[in-house]
Amino acid sequence: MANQLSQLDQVFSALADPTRRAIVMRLCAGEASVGELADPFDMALPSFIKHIRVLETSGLVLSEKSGRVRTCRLSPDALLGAEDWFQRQRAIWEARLDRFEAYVMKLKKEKERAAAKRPSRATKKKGS
Amino acid sequence: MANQLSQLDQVFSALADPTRRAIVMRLCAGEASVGELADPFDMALPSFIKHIRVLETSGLVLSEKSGRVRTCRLSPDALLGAEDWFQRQRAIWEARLDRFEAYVMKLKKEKERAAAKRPSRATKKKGS
DNA sequence: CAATTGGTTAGCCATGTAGCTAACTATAGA
DNA sequence: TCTATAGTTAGCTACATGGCTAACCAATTG
Repeated sequence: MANQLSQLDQVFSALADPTRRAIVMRLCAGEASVGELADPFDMALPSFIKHIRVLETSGLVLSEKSGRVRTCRLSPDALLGAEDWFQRQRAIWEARLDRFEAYVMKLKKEKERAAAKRPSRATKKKGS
Repeated sequence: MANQLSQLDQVFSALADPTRRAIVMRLCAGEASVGELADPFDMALPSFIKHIRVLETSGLVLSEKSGRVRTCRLSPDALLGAEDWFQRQRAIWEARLDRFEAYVMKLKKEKERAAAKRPSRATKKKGS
């Protein structure tokens, strides 16, 4: 039935469009009406409204209509959720780097220890 | 000619797909061959390779072929760039919240000061 | 009430994306 | 050298996306 996209799918795909990213950036600075948001863009209103709907269904933006004007504001949770994904990946990545560094260190120490025990082979200058 | 998408566009759009996000997560833990990466997925190889190419052109993944096996690894820069975007937006958002809070504080203080000057109006219990 | 403003719905079109199969190249191993 | 393995190319289909125009509410305003 309903396409069951994860929240992250929708958030990233929403942010993949420069128009929508610009809307989000604008809304970070405070809420605004659809017309105000649309103004800087050279685009027919219906096209623009589609972008807003994408942002809404992704959970990045909330809006409510009062009278004939709809006011949009950012919903920071979705944004934080996405930022969080990056932080988790970075944590894994950095842990790996640390392990790698530790591994290199261990190799180095072992080599040094081996060199200390029989100082002949590795440290020998050159000849047979 | 070439479609001139920004790096952010490509990175976010690459990460909008759960398969590609899984690949990135896998690569955070260390490099892997195309076959190893493809293994957990129930998908024809050519389809899978397309995902890898998307990740490569977005700059998230690097790969090189040696013999008949292509080894892929993460290129953290693109990932960091995207994470950075979130942090900048959050900074703007938080600055706004701070200003808003300061504004509320100012209102509160002014109200208190006014109340101190003529303690009649605001603090009066009820009647005319 | 009539006209304007702000937004919305419906529907069209071109392009992009995700998946597939079939057929191919090139290296590694027996 | 023959065969299996790892990946790649080509080409197809179905569906999603981003843009448009035209027509349509529904509040405000004159």
